[in-house]
Amino acid sequence: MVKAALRQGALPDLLGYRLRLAQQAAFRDFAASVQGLSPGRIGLLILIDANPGVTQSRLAEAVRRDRSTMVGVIDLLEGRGLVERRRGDDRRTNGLWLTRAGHMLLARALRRIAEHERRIASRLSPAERRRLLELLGKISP
Amino acid sequence: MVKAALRQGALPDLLGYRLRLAQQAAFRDFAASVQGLSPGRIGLLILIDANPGVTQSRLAEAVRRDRSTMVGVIDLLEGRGLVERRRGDDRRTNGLWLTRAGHMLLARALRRIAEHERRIASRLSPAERRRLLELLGKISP
DNA sequence: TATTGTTATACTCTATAACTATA
DNA sequence: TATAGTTATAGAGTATAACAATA
Repeated sequence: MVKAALRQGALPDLLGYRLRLAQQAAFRDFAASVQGLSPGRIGLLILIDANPGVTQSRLAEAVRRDRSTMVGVIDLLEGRGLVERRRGDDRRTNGLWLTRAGHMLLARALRRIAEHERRIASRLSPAERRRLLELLGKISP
Repeated sequence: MVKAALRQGALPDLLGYRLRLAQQAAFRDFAASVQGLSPGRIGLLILIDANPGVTQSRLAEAVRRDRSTMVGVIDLLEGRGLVERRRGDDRRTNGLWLTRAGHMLLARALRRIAEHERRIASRLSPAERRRLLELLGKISP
């Protein structure tokens, strides 16, 4: 039995709603995880890789999370042997580095992410994809 | 003290990441709530308004949530006197309707949402806004 | 047998407040 | 005094499995 779709009311014209739909669609395509890690966790690996020695607080700030939230996340990544904490010169801080295993996992993840990116952009021409990134940049610079 | 921004690595070129940033920026502007309800909850009011008598299961399906998830959400909306459950002709089902208070709250919410929409689109021309909605539609039809 | 709403339960992600060790 | 990391705790939001009522 085919069910008629629900009427959408005012929703289809709202940017916030359409951004959420698109983000959820992208998240689903990510298969919820790559190498057993969520998009957010992979994002942290990318940031640590690009900023070796970054502190937990600076990393939390970069992704707009409380520093207490970062503790458990780094515990997890460290528990999997992907990230290493090293006490900083300022001995209140932990600097973060990818381990060798972290680098290897990230390299594999980036290849999976490239495939994912091709899938979600598969209905866009290269010019449309660039245009979409540009317009998104105007909303969240 | 000014801190240099973190290097972003491969993230800025990933649609999934940029969609998430834009969606989070829009969510923050929503001030987390309008009339004390989250964007998702307001969305449900809009859907019920556009589909009076819709069942809980069909509503859950429309927003891609489990029907067990919908129970608590409808409990909340009903507890605030915004939504009414009525037993359907198929007596396994609950049909959902907005109450008078629900209609009034939704009308106020829609005005707040229109202001919100203007703010998040304030850096886009009308043509750019249309183009963004169009491109988002290609990602999540 | 299948579906709807419901309950019990658990998991993920997040924040707040208070603590400690350092600065 | 102020900051970095940590802990304890709590609150959203979500899902899975099992159940009763109904089809």
